[in-house]
Amino acid sequence: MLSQKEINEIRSFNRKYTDQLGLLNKQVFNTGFSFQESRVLLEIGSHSSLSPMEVAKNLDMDASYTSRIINKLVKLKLVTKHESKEDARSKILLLTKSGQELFDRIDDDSNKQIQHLVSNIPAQKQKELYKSLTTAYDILFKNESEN
Amino acid sequence: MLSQKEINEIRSFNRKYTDQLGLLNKQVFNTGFSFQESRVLLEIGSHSSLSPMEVAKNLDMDASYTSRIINKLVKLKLVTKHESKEDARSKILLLTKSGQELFDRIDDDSNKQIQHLVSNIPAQKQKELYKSLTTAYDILFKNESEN
DNA sequence: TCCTTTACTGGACAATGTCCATTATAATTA
DNA sequence: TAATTATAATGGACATTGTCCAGTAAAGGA
Repeated sequence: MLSQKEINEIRSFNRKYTDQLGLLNKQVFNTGFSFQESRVLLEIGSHSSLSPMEVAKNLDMDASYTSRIINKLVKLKLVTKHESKEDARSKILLLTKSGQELFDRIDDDSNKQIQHLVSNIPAQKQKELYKSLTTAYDILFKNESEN
Repeated sequence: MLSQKEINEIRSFNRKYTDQLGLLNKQVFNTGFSFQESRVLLEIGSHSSLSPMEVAKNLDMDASYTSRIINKLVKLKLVTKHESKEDARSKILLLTKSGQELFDRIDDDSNKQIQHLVSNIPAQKQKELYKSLTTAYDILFKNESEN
């Protein structure tokens, strides 16, 4: 059980860290796409064959909303829909060439943002930051049954 | 300079951690207030005498939007506006008694959410998580000039 | 005083997200 | 097999959230 003081410090971290990441996310708008549009594109690009429902579930988004975003991406020729052979109700989503290019650009920008975030920190502290965050990741999300 | 692999791991952490916190934030709706309304209330309650502009700046919100939220809180008798003696354009915002009660409730819920988040983790790992996050906090946000 | 800036606010609107109903197909059960 | 139930995708209608601009009042200079 964590003490109240410890909880408060974690909450402080949460506030400042999410604020910081929020600022970075706003810059996704460089591309002219909204945050959710980018998320959907990245999600589709990160998997070999997703259906709209899977995208919605993975991103915890409303199915209807997701459908609209996907259709917008299709209209913009960033994504194509293909028939699924297993389930005629379902579609398989793939990036087009320009979708893939946009994916690469956003992915690259995201990497640069993180590099920029830590750019003022000396190398040794950067490593320490990296270790802290991956430690936190492991404790929170990895083999949860093994705790 | 962090390697690509390290950057990717940090981005993984960011995604999962913000998703997790996002889920927790949705539960603020228990109170019947939106996330931004809660943020404004918490911001006002955490400082002794803030003006609407200061709230907007601190939360990085549009002034007009902030104004509307504050006025809603005033209508609900959670916040009162007082004249500033230094600047007649500006208002000083204070919580009412019931505003303070709501503040306490949200604050308490936020604490419980963090406790719940770590509840399945054994005590020693919880400490380690705490240390990781505060280390990250210090590196990222503390005495930035000293790095 | 005159000009510029700032704090707050309302109107109008844009973007984002939610809910419900419909259609088509699958899966399950009688 | 036939009937029933569940699921995938989507559109319509709507609610919520957030942005932009303009106006008023007060400060703060030059």
